[in-house]
Amino acid sequence: MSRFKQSAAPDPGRMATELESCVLAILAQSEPCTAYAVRRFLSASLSSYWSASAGAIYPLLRRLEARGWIRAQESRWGTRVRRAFKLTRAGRRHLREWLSPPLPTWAIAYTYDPVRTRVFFLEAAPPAQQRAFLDDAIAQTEAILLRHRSELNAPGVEFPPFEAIGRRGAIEELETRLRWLRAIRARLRRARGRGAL
Amino acid sequence: MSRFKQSAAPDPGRMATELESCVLAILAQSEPCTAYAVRRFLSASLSSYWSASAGAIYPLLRRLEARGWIRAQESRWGTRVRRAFKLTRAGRRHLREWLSPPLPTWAIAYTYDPVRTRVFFLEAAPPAQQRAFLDDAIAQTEAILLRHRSELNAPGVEFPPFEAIGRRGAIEELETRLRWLRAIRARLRRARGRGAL
DNA sequence: TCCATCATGTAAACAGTTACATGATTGC
DNA sequence: GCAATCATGTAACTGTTTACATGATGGA
Repeated sequence: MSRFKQSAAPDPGRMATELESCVLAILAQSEPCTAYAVRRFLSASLSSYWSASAGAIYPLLRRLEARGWIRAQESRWGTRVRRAFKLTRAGRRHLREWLSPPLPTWAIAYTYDPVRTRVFFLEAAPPAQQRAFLDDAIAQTEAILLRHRSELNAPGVEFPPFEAIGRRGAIEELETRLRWLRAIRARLRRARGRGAL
Repeated sequence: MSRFKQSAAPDPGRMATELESCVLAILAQSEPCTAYAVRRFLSASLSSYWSASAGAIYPLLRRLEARGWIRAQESRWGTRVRRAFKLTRAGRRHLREWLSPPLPTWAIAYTYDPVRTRVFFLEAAPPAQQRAFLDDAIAQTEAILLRHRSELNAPGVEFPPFEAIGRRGAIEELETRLRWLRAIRARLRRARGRGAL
């Protein structure tokens, strides 16, 4: 998929995509900032939602530049040009707007989870496979939770307050999913033998 | 965004996208099933992740047909042809594979929430706007929770077991987000006056 | 008669994706 | 000298998106 959320924007002078606003916010947090640094930030983030591929980021930065939201300061680096970006006043204005209530409705309703989607349709699998699926989902969720917790509590690393809060939120979401998956497994076990779920 | 998750598939004879597998599962649940019915199912779902636009669904069904995963039975409807789809044996096989462990890693790590993303960068907004943002996010999340709860508990409607479980999961996720947002607001209130967060 | 809904589809635009190419710097 | 990483980018592809067109059916 090209799997981006277009913020429902038809016309020229259109809204920004989520990734565009997000990159703008990353830039604001540590300007001046190169495309490569943005990519590293994104791929170190907790979700696999964006791949942070070069093919996404470089054209995106050009778009932001064309809209006058960022400006590059260029410097030589061997034979190549190194471009570090800063927000313009217009960029800062957009960033504040992005963080302004009211949130668009789609952003609130936007809960998607490939694991939950599969559970939704798990009836289509035979019982043994249902159990195997849950065992795997639980094990993998536990593993990723461990990773995120140790990242958050790593000694010597201090995250900015809101970033730490965001990371806690992601962890709590995974904890909720884990409880939910365990409850399903328990229910499946009880149902075993005495027929259907 | 064209905001689809390509299941990291380059070659011909490639993997299915999430939406393709999802549509296959919908078909399996209520075959024979028209494109329009698939669209209604998708747009009645709990997330705004897929818009279920005609431009997405009709070509997708043609792709599934070309791969031999579904087959249409045609019937006349005025001057038009009505096409209702059924899974083939190959389609059923793919569906079982989709529901087979191990889950791909990206599917586990795939937690994305536009609200959380914005909180992540909320430092960029002045304190008053931070509070306004949280008030709005809380109110809107409460509203959508109410809607989902009443849908799940609507008298006379009985969901298939796994669909009911999936809906419970989505609700629990939103409840977790709500608790998290309230905690942030409380923390912001305490921090007020005595400086930074 | 008109309108909402059911229903089938197409066209153009677009932001992602993978894959590839290339050069600089640092440390072994 | 070599490999890993830092760094900048392009090219082709693709599954979405919005917007539009059109026809059938049923009820007010």
